[in-house]
Amino acid sequence: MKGSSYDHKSVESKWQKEWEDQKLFSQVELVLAKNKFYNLWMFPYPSAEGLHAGHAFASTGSDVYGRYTRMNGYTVFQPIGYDSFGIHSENYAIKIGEIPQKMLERTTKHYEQQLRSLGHAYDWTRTVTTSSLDYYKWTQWLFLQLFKSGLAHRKAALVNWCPSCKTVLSDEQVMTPAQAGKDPKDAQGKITKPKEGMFVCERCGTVVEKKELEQWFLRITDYADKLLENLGKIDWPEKIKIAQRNWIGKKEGITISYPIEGKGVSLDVWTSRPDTNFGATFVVVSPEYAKKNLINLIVEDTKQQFEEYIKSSLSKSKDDRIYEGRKKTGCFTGLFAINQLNNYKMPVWVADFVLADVGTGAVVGVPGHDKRDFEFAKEFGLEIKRVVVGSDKDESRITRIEQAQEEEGKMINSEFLDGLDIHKATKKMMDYLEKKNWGKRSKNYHLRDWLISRQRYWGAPIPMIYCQNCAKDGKSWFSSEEARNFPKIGNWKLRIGNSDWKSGGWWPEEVLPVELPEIKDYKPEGTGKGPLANHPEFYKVKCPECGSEAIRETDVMDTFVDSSWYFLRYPSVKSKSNTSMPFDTYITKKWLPVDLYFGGAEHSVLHLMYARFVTMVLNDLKYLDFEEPFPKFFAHGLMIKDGAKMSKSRGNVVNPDEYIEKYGADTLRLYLMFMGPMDGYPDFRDTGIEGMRRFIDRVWDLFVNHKDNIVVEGKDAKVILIKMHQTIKKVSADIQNFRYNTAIASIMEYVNLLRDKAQLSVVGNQLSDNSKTEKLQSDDRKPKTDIRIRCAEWDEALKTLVLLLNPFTPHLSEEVWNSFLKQKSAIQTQPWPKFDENLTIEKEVTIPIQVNGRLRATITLASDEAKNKDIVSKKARNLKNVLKSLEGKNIKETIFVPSRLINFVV
RNA sequence: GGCCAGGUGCUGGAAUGGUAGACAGGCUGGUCUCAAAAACCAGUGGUCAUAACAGACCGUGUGGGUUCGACUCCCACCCUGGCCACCA
Repeated sequence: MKGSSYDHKSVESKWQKEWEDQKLFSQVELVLAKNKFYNLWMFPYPSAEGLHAGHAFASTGSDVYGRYTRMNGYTVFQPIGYDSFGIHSENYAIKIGEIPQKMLERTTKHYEQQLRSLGHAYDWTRTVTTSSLDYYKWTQWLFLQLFKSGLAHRKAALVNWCPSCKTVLSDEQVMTPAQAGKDPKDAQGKITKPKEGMFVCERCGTVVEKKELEQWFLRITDYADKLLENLGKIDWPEKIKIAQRNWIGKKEGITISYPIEGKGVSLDVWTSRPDTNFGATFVVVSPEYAKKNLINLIVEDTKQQFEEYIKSSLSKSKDDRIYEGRKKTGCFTGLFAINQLNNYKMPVWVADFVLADVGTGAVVGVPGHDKRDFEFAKEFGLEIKRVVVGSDKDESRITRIEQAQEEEGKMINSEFLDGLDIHKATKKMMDYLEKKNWGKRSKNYHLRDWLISRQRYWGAPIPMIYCQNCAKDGKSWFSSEEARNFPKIGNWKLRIGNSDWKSGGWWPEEVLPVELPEIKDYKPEGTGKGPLANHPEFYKVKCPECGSEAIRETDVMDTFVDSSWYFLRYPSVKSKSNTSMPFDTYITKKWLPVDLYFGGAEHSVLHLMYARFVTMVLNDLKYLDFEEPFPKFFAHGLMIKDGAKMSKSRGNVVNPDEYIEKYGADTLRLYLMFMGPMDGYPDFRDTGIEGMRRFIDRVWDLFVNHKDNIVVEGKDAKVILIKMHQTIKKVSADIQNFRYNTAIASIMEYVNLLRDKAQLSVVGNQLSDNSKTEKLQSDDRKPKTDIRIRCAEWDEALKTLVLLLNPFTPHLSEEVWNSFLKQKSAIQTQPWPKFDENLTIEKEVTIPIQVNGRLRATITLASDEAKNKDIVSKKARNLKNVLKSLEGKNIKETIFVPSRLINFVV
C-alpha cells in the first residue's frame, strides 16, 4: 500500500500559480461573457489578525458554489475586495500607533495571500478597496445623489456617543454587554459591573453616552414600505426576511386627538389598539413633547415642578430612562384630556419612559390592557378600567382580566364592541373614530433614519460645504424656478420645497473627490468634532455659491455607506468609463443584480438593509434598472470553537494558515465544508481535520496504486457504475441546496466502495505470491479473474470522482486530472458529470418487513420483484422470524409500499 | 414580553411519514513493529438473553394525540441558543 504520498505544498502552490498564469478566473472582457453568474461573498474588513477560520468557512462555502456553477457552463464572476474604510481599521491603527493607510497596505496584502492560499477562484484583477481614492470618490458621489434628492439631511439629534471611540454610533451599533460579548468599560477603559439597562459600543464595549449633535441622516424611512414590500419578491432565508420585517416594524394604527379641557387645543396620541380605548384613564407624554407643546398651558402652581422634571429627564440618556425593571417616574401636568368616547377626563402626565420619536411622543394609558400602563397607574394611583372585547379567547388577555380584577380594576362592558374579535373591534373603532373626526388612521414604523455622520478620521469625508453667508441669505442650492421644473422620477418624487430638504447654508461639493488628507493627529478627541476639524488646510474653502469664506464638513461617513454599493463597482473595475461614473452602464446592465450573495446572518438588518435602500434610490434615479441588489441570498452560520463564538477576547480564534501549512488548503476546505450544514454553527476540532487529511490520502492512494491493472468482477463493475450515478445525483442536488456536508459524505461512500473493490483486486493479484494476504481471503471474496471490468469503466469511475471533488478540493483534483488522468485542459473548464436516472436504480433492494409496524426481518430481492406486492408478501411470510410473529394470528391488512416496505397488520 | 431557530450515540452530524444513528471524529481490540507512530482490519446506542448463532425489549427533551407505521405531522409543557424590545 505504500506509494508516493501526497505533497500538498508543492501541488497547491503549483496550481495556484498555474491558475493565475492561465487567467482562469479573470474574464478578460466581462461584456462578452455568455451565461453570466455573479457569485459574491460579503467582502471582509482587513483586520490585523487576518482571516480566521470563520472567514474561511464562509468564503469556501461561496467558492464551492462558484466552482460548481462554473462547471455547469456558466461564466462565473467571483470578485473580492476589502471593506477597509472605517472604525474597525482605524481603531487598530491607533492601537499599534500607525496611520491607517500604512497599516492597511500590510493587512490587505496579508488577506490576499491568505485568500489565495485557500485556493479561491477570485478574479484578482478586479478588486475593490473602499478606502482607495477612486472608490470613495464614488461613495461621495452617492451621498450627493442622495442629498440632491432630499434623502440626505442634517438635523440635531440625541445620539449614541462612545466615549472611547469618540464618535457617534448608530442604534444598531449599540447593544447590551451580553450582545456585544464584552465586559462593559467606563470612559477610562476600566471594566465596570454590568447592570440592567446598560448599553455598550459594539466595537469596544465602552458604555455609551448620549449627546445632542448635528448629524447627517439618510432617509431610509422614505423607503420603508418598498423595503417591506419587496421582501416578497426575493429568494432569501425566511428568518432574514422576518428580521428585516421586524426591524422595519410597520404597524397600522390611528392617531387620536384628545381635546385638552379648557384650552382649546388637543393632544395627539398614536395607538395600534384603539379597541381598548374605553379603558383609557390617563395620557402620558414624553418630556420632549411636553416641552414643545404643553409648556404654555401649564398653570403656575404646577409649573415649577413640571419644568424641573422635564429638565432632569432631558439630561438623561435614553438608556437611563428606559430599562427593564426601572420604577416609573412622572409628573402630573394639571391638564386633562377628554376621551370623547365616554367623556372620561384623563389626567395628562409627563413621564420619561415615553419616547419622543415613537408614535407622536405621547401615550394613552390603558392600564387594564397594558402591563406598562398598569405599572404606571399603580405607581400614581390612577384608575384601572378594563374593556371586555370579543370572546377574549386570548390567554394573556384573560390573565390580565384576572390581574385587573385582583388589583381592584373596574370591569367595563362595552356593548359597542361586543362579540367582535380584536381585529374586528379595532377596525370598527378606527372607522368610528375617523367618522367622528376624532382620529385619523396612520402607520408607525420602528425603522429610523440612518445616521451616517462619524466624528472620526478614517472614512469618506462628507462632501458638503457650509457657508454662513448663504445661510443668512436663506438661499437654497436650486433656485425655486429650477426646483419647480425638477423632473418627476419614476413613481417617486424628489423632495422639493420641504423645509429640511436643505439644511441652512449647506452646499454640495461638485468636484470630487474631497480627498482625505494624510494627517498624523487622526486620533478622535471626543469634542464632538472629527479630527479633520483641526486642519484648516482641509476645511477652509471658498463658498461655491457666493465665494465668501466657508468651511467643509469635517465628519466622515459611516462604513456602511461604503459597503452599501460595492457590489456595483466590481464588474466595472477595469472599464474605461469608470472614471466618469461609479459603474459602467453597459456592464452593469449585463452583470447585475448579483446572482448569489453569500454572507453572514449577522448582517440581517444592517448592511443588507442599507444595500437594498441604496439600490432602490439608484433605481429611482434611473442609474440602475433593478430594485433589489441580491435576488438570492444565502445566510451562512457562524463557526464555533470550544462551544463559543470565535473572538479574540475569548482567545479561541483559529488561524487557518497553520492548518493550510500542515494539512493543505484542500484538507481545510473539505473539513470546513464537512463539519456541518452551511447555515449551522459547526464546532472546529483538530482531530476532525486530521481525519479529513486521511481521506485525501486515501483518494491519492487510489490513483497511485489502483489506477491501472484493476481486476474487478462484472458484478462489482455494475455496483460501481450504479454507485457512481447515485453519487453524481446526490452531490449535484446537495451542492445546489448548500448541503455540502452530505455531498462530501456521499463522495466518501463512493471512495470507500472504490477502495473496497480496488483492494480486492490487489489481494487477488497478490494471492499467488503473497502468503500474508491469505488470511484475508475467503471463497466469496476471491475475485473471479475471468470477468473483468473494462479499464474504460474504471477510468470513468475515477474521473467522475475527481470532477465531483473539484469544487471542494480544487488543487488535488487538478493534480490528479493532470498527472494521473493525463488530461490537458484544466479541470476547472470541464463540464460537471451527468447522471443517468436509470443507472441510479439498484439491481437489488432490501425491503424491511414489519408486523404491526415493528421490524421483524428484511429481505433482499431483485428490484423487479420488489415492486410486486404478491411476490414480496409471499416471500416475506415464509421467513422464519416473520412466521414466528404471525403464528396463530390473522392478517387483517397488508400495507405495501413498492420497493420500500411491507407491513402486516394482525 | 415578542419573534425565530433548535433539543438524536462519547462528539460533529445523517435521516422531513417507511430498516434511526449515514458519513466522520473518538474509543476498544487486532495485524504490522524491538517499540512507538502511521497504515490496515474488526467492533462500538442501552438493557436482557445465548456455548454460539438467532432473538426480545427499550431508545430521537417531557407528556398526550393522529397513523398500519412518527426523529419527522398535531396539541400542551420543559430546556438551550439567537434576534428584537418599557415601540404605545
